[in-house]
Amino acid sequence: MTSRLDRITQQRWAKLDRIRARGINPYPNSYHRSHTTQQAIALLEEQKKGLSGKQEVIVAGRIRAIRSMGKSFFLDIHDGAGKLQLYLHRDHLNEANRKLLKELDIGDIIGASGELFYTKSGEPTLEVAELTLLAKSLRPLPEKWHGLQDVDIRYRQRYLDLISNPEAKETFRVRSRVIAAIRDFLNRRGFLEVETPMLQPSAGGALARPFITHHHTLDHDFYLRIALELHLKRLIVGGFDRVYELGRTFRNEGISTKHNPEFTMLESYQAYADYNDVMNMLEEMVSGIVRKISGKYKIKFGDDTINFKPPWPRLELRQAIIKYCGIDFNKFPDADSLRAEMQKLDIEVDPTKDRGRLIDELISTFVEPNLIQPTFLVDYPVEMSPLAKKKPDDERLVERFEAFAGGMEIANAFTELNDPIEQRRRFKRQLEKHHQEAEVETIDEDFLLALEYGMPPTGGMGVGIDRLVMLLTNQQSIREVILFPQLREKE
RNA sequence: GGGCCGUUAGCUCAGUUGGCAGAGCACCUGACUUUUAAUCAGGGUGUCACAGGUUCGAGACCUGUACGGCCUACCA
Repeated sequence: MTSRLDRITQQRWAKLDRIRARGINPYPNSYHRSHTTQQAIALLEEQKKGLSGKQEVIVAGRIRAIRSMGKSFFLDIHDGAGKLQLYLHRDHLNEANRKLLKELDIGDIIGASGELFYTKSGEPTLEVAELTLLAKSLRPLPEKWHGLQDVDIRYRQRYLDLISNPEAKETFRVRSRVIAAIRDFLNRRGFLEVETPMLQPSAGGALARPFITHHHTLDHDFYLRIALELHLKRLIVGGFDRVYELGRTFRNEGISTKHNPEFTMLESYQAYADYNDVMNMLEEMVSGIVRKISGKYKIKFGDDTINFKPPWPRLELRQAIIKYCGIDFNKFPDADSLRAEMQKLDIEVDPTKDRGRLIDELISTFVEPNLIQPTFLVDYPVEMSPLAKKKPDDERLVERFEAFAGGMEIANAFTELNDPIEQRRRFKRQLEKHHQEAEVETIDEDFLLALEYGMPPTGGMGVGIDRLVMLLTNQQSIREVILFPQLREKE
């Protein structure tokens, strides 16, 4: 039994053979167009206004529709810029083009030259004088009207998604503009873009399970980075006062609508600044990007409208938790007493969690889902933040903030701890707490060595770019903003 | 890792109480010299995700597997 797919494919192979038999290369090396479809339409508009004269135009693109009317044919071609209708008349084509026309299918890439005109219904159209096949398509495209709906195919064969679904294409255009806007913002402020190792002898700067790989020549295991932090701080020590890196980070954790194993982070570090300076900068950067991309500060996200117009509310973490669940963590100085209090609220509490993780659970359960409008939570308990500097007036807290919007954490920042002795103490404490569960737990001695040479007071931040793009494209799943999200291998 | 749901033609989807496998698009043949989701006439190309089971009879019911979606867990 042959399937429809086999049949369609066989028909197209037969067409390919006939084309080759006529001495035509169905996959020529190059073709130089004079205009994109968008430029051609603009030119026609100028011609209509008398601003420019008739001229030959050469365009190229993928055939998305064929409408034949006796001796006339209308083809819609799409290129990266847009689409254009082609008009062909059998009697106006040479013999070779007449034969080629019969072998064309939706999906083929073609080039065409001729003059532009408006049809009587006002459609900008190229009257084709010469037609060239640029690539024969051997498989049928998804249906034109409903597009491609199957998310499995949309992610695995993203090119089909991009061909069929204009809104998918737009999502990734926005993503590119967001990243360009971030670079522009930071470059203008004198930040230096740098690249630091993804392969690291120990994965530090956060606490997450790393991916492990092996270098054969060195005969040594390496870890894919889980954060950018520790290398960027080395550069602050080195005297680059303002650095940032936009790059892929890898965490060997669960996959969800808000987590992909590899995701894009921005981290920036600024010498002679503290977390208040960073907070102001982040607020300006994100609100500026929102306005640049969408034209205004208000955007739609799911059922909500989020207003990024600064200033954003700044709420002490302690007060936020009191507000949303009534627990004042200052009254519970150890894990046991806090856990007991949390159990009164009917939360299932993991007995192995330390105080920092319990507070984190309070944030994610009670606070985070309520932070739809952009909000800064400030001043975190020291147990949760081994790389942040303590507040001068409260030993229990560090100068740290997290920014939230749409019920998601989008940034994490602090006044960086630059006391090498204190930093070593914090690492050791972390190690004692987690040595049983964590797969990799070694103190990054090279980083401590760098701190011992002296790092200026520094403010740093990390921003989850994928989540920021989710907000700006109104997508509820991180897979919609990552071109090739992680999926299980088939078979 | 756990729970619930899904998988039918290349694509988008129907498929009733267990009784011949369906539609639209696409594709093939024909008509049509400005159509545009072109229209009109004709054609039907399928391992109903996979493997078992129940049954006279399974796309449908049962079990398992694969993949996906949502929730949940993990992720300072």
